[in-house]
Amino acid sequence: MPEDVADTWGALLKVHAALVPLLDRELQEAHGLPLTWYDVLLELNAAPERRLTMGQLGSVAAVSRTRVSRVVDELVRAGLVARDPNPDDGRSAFAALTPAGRTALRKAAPTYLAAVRREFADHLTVREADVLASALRKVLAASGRER
Amino acid sequence: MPEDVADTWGALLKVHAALVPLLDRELQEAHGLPLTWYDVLLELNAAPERRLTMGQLGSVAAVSRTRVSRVVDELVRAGLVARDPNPDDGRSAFAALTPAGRTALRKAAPTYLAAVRREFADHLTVREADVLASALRKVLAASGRER
DNA sequence: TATAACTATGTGCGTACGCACGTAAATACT
DNA sequence: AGTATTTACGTGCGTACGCACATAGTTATA
Repeated sequence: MPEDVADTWGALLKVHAALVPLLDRELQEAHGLPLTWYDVLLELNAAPERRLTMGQLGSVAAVSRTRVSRVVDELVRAGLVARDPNPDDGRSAFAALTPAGRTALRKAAPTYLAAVRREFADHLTVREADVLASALRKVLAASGRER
Repeated sequence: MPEDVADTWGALLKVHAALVPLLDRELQEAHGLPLTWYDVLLELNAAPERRLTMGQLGSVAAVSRTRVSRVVDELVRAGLVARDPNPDDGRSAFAALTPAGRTALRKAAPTYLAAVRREFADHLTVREADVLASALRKVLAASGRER
C-alpha cells in the first residue's frame, strides 16, 4: 500500500514546523544566536577559504538572497563575519568568517547537534537516516538543476 | 559509513527552503490561494465534521496558534470558512469549512499535488517514499508527545 | 455558592522576510 | 572603443509572523 505523495510531503512540512522554532529558541537562549545566524555561519565555515559571495550564500543558505545582505550586516556588527572585497569582481563582496565567528560556531554546535539528535536523529534507525539523506539530496539536486 | 545527523537534517531544511516558496507561488498564481490558506483548508477538510477549534487548528497546521486567528479571519472574509460557536464551551469557536471552501480546495488540489509530484515525489523510489513517511511520522509523534 | 486557578481565544506591537527597484560593475555586441 | 545587456548587490517598503498581554469562559477549591 504505497503512501500518498501529499502525506509524505505533509509530514516533512510538519516536522519542519515543529522542530525549527524549537531549535531556534534553544540556540538563542543558550548562545544568543538566531538559527539564521547559525545557518549562515555553518555555510561559511564549510565553504572553501571559509567565505562566500552574497549570491552564493543566498543560494546555499535557507535565507533568501536579499535577506542575506541584512543578516551579514548584523553578523559584521557582531564581529562574526567580515565583508571582504572581491578583487576579481568589483560588484561582488565576500562574507568571510572571522576567528570570532568560528569560535561562536564551535561553541553553539554542541547545543544544536544535541537538539537535532534528541528531536530528530534519535528517532530514526541508521537505515532510515541513510535513506532520508540520499533521498532528500536527490530532490535537492533535481530542484537546483532546473533553476 | 553512516551519515552525519546534521547533514540529514540540513538536507531537510534545504528541501523545505527550496520547495515551499515554489509551491506557494504556484498556488497563488493559479488560484489566488496562499500556501497557508491551502494548509488550513486541507486540515479542516480532513477533520471530523470538517471543522476544528482554533487551538486544534493551531496544533495541526504549520501556522502558529496565534496566527490562526488572523488567517481564519481572512478565510471567513473570503467565504471559505465559517466561525461556528462551540455549544459545549463558550470560549471556543470552530472554524468550519464552507461548501465554497471545499470547492476552492478541490480546485487547487491538482495544482498542488502536481507540483509536489514534480518537485518531490517523482525523484523518490516507492521504497524511499515509504521510509520517508514512516520515519518522519515517528519524529513527529515523538515531538508531539513531549509537548 | 464564592473565589481562585486555568484554558481558549483575539489583538497590539515589534521583528523577520522577500519583492520591486535602483546602483554599479562586468560582459556581449556593433 | 562605445553602447546595450546582464549580473551582483543593497535598500525602501509592505506583508507575514509570533510573543506578550488582555478578555471571557470554564474548572477546581474552599
